[in-house]
Formats: sequence, structure tokens, C-alpha cells
Amino acid sequence: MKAAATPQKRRKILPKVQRRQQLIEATIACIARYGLASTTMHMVTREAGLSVGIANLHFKTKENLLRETLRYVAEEYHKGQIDIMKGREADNLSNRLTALLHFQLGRGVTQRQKMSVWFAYYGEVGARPVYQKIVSAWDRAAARELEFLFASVIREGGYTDIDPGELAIGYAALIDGLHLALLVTPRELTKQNAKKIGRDFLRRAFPNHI
Amino acid sequence: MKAAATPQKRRKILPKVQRRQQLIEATIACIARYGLASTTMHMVTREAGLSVGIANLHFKTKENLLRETLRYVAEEYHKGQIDIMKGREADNLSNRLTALLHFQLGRGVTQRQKMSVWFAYYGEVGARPVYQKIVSAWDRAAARELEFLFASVIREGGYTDIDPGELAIGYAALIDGLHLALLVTPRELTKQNAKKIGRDFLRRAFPNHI
DNA sequence: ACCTAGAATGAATGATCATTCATTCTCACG
DNA sequence: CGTGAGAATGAATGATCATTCATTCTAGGT
Repeated sequence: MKAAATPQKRRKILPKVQRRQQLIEATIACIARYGLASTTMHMVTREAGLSVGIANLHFKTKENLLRETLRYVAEEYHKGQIDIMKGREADNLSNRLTALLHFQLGRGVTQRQKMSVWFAYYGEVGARPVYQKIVSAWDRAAARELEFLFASVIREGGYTDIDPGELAIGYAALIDGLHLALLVTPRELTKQNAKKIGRDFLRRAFPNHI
Repeated sequence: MKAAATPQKRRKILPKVQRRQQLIEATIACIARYGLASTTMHMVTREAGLSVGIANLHFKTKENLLRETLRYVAEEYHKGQIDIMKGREADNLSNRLTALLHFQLGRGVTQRQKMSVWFAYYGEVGARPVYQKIVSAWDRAAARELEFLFASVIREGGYTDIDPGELAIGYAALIDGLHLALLVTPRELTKQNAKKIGRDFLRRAFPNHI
């Protein structure tokens, strides 16, 4: 019997940056599907349609690949938030709050794949100082921006008895907790409902704005 | 040279339940210190001061040990909450809310070790349906109880425009998010502050009670 | 004191995985 | 068209780990 007509995939050569990106995306897919613990280099490279050795070529080690993947995911999420908060587009503060909420609980961010990866890394933060550093750096940046936004809202609405820093931490915690609930108990909470809960939080704090 | 005077630890025989508990606690310690991904059976049994084979004797497989450990941790946390919510001790609803908050953000629960283990498992939930089942079962039970408590408070305070179920999800999410913040960015948030943020959430919802 | 059920041990086994590197292949450039 | 810099391959290597099980030891019962 002749060897089956394997279409003999032709080897393709691409610049470093492109391959790195491809591998990072394959890593995200594998972590979402199999978990951080059981994701292997073989899985990642197969997912990318490449050979095992490629990983060593572009990211010295597995640890390195995982680090870079976290950096990518963290940046994507936090930068998205920050862009909305700093953005020129919605100068009206109410609209800006709404836009932020819709981003944080919208289609892009709440995909099961994204949330899985996010919490997979959070789960290892307790044991890996490197992950903690990467995440907390972005967290701080987003928290600062959120505090600034809330301070503006407080000034504009003449609200008293609210500390913008504390409210920002509370709001950020609420959003993280809602993501967790969407991941762990999706049957008990729709995205629609999550948005309403976030909105209610803002409304109780800023009744004149929401 | 004679073999060093190793104190030759005497083999001790104990009933199954006791050894099982001992191994579960060793697993918790290892997960907190090394993470779920890199915890090995050797680590766990060494931590317990026992031999490798013991694991197979009491929990057929590693997967089994991890499952039982999650069951233990989930029960400890959620049962603690439920006991307070159902408890006879604080019949005053305000006191009951305060007691709950103090339990959820108090010394026992917010130990770094406990939170690390908690989120290590959450991180794998996306990839392991078994973990999701265990956690979500307890989650549902606690959510029901919290909704019932909030409904009582709403009735007593004559609050309008609040859905107890939604508020319960929001509050639970806030607490989870605060745990995450305490784990990931401990420098930005003290336990003291986390409690204040939780209390503010309740105060804005139930101004006559808090 | 003796016996034995079953608790505990840990060296051995086999499976899985990250990493290496000699070799092959591509394509931009001369 | 020919060539070499460097991108890509994957079989081989060695390390790590979960699991096994023949053997040893303990303690409660007689």
C-alpha cells in the first residue's frame, strides 16, 4: 500500500514577530481548552501548525512563552479599558461610564476563552511572583485611571462621602467577580444580567449620572 | 564512617479518616506554596511526613486527591458563610450582615494560603468540568441563602427597586473580587480597607441598616 | 507472648514532557 | 539563476512524575 496522499504541507518562512504572535495565540487557545497545568509544548505547536522545535527558536523556554502570553493578555484587557477612560470620543462622563461597563462585560472580554486564560494565570499568581508582577503593574495603571474618572464624576455630580480610590477598587473587584461568576456558574448569570448588576452598582454611587 | 544517627522515625499506624485529612491538608499547603501546576505527589507526601505509596492507598489517584481537596476547601468556606446566614445567634439583621462581612474578609478566610488554593482551582475550572461542578454546587447553596437574607432585609427596611437575587450576585462577586485583589495586589489594599469597601456596598443598598 | 489484618513503605516501572541540535528547506539578494 | 543567512523541522535525550506492588511493620485481639 502506498503512503496516503498527505498533502505535504509546504514549509513557510515568516519573520520572527509574526511567528511569536502565532505561538502566543496558540498558547491562549490551548490554555482555554486544556488548562494551564496540562498545556504542553507539543499541544501549542500543533495548534499553531508548526513543529516542536519552533518554540525553542522564538521563546527560549516554555516558562518564557507563558510569561509573554500573560503579558499579551493583560495588555489587551487593561489597555482596552484605559483607552476608553482616557478617550476623547465620549466627553460626556455618563457615556464614558457606560462605555466602560459595556467593554468590561461585552462580547470581546467575556468570551469563555478569554476568561479561562485570565483566571488560569490568576490561579498561579500565589506561587509565581513573576505573574504577580506582570498583572499588578497593569492593574495599578488601570486603577489609577479609574480613580481619576470617578473623581471627575464625583466633582461633576457634587456627591459627598465618596472616596474615588475606594470606589474604584470596589468597582474593579465587582467586575472581576462578575467575570468569575460568568466562568464558574454561567447557568446562574447571563451577560445581560451581569451588565445590569454593574450598572446598578454605579447608579447607587452616582444616582445623577446613571 | 558510620551512618549518621538518623532518629529513625517509627512507623505510625492511624485510621483511614485521619490519614486522609492529613494528606488533604498537606495538599493545601503545597498548592499554596508551589501552585496547583507544580505540586507533585512526592511534595504532598513529604509535607505530610509519609511515604509516596500512601497516596495510592488512601486516594487511588492524584486527580482524586485534588478533587477531595477542593471539596474540603469549598465546604469550609461556603459552610462558614451559610452557618452565619442561617445562625440563631444574631437575630438582628444588621448584625447578621456585619457578621457575614467580617467572616468573608476576616483573618480565617483571607489568609494568603487559603486564597491561593481557592483561585488555583478557579483557574482550572474552565478546563475541568469536575471542578466546576463541585464549586458551583456550593456556590448555588450560598447564593440562595444570601438572597433569602437580603430579601428579609429589603422587607424590613421597606427598600424599593432592589431585586434580592441580583443584589446577592453582585455582593458575592464583590467579595470574590476583593479576595482576588488581596491576593494579586496586596500592596494596594489592606484587609481593613477591603472590609470598608464591602460595608459601603451594603450601606448604599441598605442605608437604614448599615 | 503470639498472631494476623491491614496500614505503611519506597525502589522500580513506564509514561510524559521540555529541550536540544544536526539537518533540511526558503527566499531575498546579487 | 545561484547562494547563503537564518527559519523550520522532528528524532533523540534526559529529566520528572504518577503509579505499582512485594515487602515490612504495627497494634489490637486472643
